[in-house]
Amino acid sequence: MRKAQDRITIGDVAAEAGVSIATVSRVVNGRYGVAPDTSSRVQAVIDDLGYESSLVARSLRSHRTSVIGIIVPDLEPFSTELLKGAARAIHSTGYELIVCAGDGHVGAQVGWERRYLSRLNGTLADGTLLVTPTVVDVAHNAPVVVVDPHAGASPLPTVASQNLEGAMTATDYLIGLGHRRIGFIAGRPDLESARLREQGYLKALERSGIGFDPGLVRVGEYTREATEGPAHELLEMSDPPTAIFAANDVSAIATMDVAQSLGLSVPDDLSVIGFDNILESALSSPSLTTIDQSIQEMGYEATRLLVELIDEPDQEPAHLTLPTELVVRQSCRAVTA
Amino acid sequence: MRKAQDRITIGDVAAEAGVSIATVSRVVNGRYGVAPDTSSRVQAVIDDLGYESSLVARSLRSHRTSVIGIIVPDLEPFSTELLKGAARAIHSTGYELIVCAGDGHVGAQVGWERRYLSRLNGTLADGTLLVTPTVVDVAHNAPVVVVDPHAGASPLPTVASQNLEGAMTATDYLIGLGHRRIGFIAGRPDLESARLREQGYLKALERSGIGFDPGLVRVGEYTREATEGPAHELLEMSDPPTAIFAANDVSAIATMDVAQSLGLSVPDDLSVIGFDNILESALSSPSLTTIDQSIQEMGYEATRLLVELIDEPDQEPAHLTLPTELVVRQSCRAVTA
DNA sequence: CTGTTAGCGCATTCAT
DNA sequence: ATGAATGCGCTAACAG
Repeated sequence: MRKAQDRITIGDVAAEAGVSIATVSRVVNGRYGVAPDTSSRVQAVIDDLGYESSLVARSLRSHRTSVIGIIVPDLEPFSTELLKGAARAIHSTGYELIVCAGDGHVGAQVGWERRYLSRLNGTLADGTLLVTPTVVDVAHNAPVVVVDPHAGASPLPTVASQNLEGAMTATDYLIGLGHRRIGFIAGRPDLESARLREQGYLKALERSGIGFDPGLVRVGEYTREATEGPAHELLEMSDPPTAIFAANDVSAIATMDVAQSLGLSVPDDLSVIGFDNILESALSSPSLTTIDQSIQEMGYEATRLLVELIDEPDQEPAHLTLPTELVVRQSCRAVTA
Repeated sequence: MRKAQDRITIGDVAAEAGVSIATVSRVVNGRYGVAPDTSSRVQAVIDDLGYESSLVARSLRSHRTSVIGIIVPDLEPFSTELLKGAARAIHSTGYELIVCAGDGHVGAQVGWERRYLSRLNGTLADGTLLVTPTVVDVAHNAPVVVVDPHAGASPLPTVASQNLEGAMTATDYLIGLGHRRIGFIAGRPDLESARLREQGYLKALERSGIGFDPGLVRVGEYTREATEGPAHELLEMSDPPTAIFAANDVSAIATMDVAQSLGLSVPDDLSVIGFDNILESALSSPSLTTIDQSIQEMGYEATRLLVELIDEPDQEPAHLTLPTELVVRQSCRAVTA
């Protein structure tokens, strides 16, 4: 006797319909070679019992699941925006989407996405999208596309933004407003995007003749928590910066909050510019001037790439770079000389 | 010889380390009864080969996965916002999050989430969060919590907002601005939230003495696509409404777009109010006046409830109702008599 | 047309 | 302390 809590399995259906398990499997999957009347009888039992095949058991056996996995470090503004684009791309491809979220503590668990990847790819998912992973080498030959990759040349297909150009644009914008002491809150050091944004910051400073002051650089790791301390440090210097370029919007918003908690007005006492253009950046007060990297498009293109890769595995890894653009809002202001 | 494409399995590790599969399993799961030196030898091989156990195979066998599933019809503004709250709730509970997204075409596949639910619950996930499902009865006794449930009394725990009150507030707000012909774009008819919001609209109209004109009500199903036609109809009437209350923000934004494509100015020629307060509603132009239902909190509370339910299965199903609040922005205006 | 058999990768008895 | 054997739910040969 089956316990009430147990899930209904293919065996239950088979027993109830008086056929073999294989036959049930055939009608479930619409295979040929089943008599119409047995088929409908089995179908009736399926409907009656409310049977659905277990994704887990099925994929363990068939190694073809029609699902695409997306592995994100956390469900925060950036990745959720990315998901919207991925969902758009997946519609009517025949694939389904399964998102695995880490616990948000990137630092604690380097390589966690490799674990997930191994656990999904080859069994649950036909291909996987890796978002801001902590490692380059995933040691797998299953289809994988990386969004915002780890630092260093990637053997995998990647989708990224014009991080260098965007960062220079941001810094130039502040310089153009007359700022000379410009702080920088860097991103996750392991990511290529963070490296390039810092490099863009440096390059713009050098080019303008202002030069680089190492004392004005801190690391915010792209998160609110990691940004708060460094932002305090920067703003409590004896000769604090008049503007701060934060490597992403989350850090920028955290910086504005810290500034305001210190009694500083943004943008009157401090200009802040971010990077990403997450939705939240338009809602902060003041609204955040930032560099837009069409996040949804990144998700869309990456998913498209992945589906292509699954259907046609032997391709040269593509490396897409999407454009960035300055979005001027209320958080920056010219220095009053 | 193993093919290069194949995933590394526990068998590979066992062979390489010269031990049995069982021993590797013990090492992986930290079971007692393994000699220190064999353990470390096996561990070395695991690290070397980059082995990770397959989530699929593991959960098929053990029926305890430490993952919570979330099933959403699509990855759009509402559900992605909900996910942020769910992620917050899951941090440091020891559970992991797996999100399954439908293909967005709710109408086409009634009951799709039941399919997903069966496929996840009992095998992949220890418990499941169902977001705006198309059916009441899920015919399962595994832990399930429903967000924004199907119409009718639910035997399952639910999390919802004060839909009736919120809808009355919205309608009252328009009435207070002097509007008398107020159109309504209804939501997905199968959802309790849609039913209650329509009821709130009616109730407010009745109470104010304006009364209900059936000609001013259309169905937008909570989606942009389904809203566009009905919005056109409403605005091209010979005696069009001066204000429209849309049952969610996506519909409201679509309505504004239709109005503007017709040469109407919002709010000068038409006032529009929404429901949800998704992030996008603050970014539309004009910014959307709406009813806030703290979406993230719904995700947070629902996840909390689900974790409780998993740990303590025999509970009375809780029914949480979260408050709503009017958020005044730029899309409504008093009628100039 | 249908049933029997053999695994998919893993955890868990029961032996040894 | 370790290995061999069994089965989770299912699909894919192979028989009949």
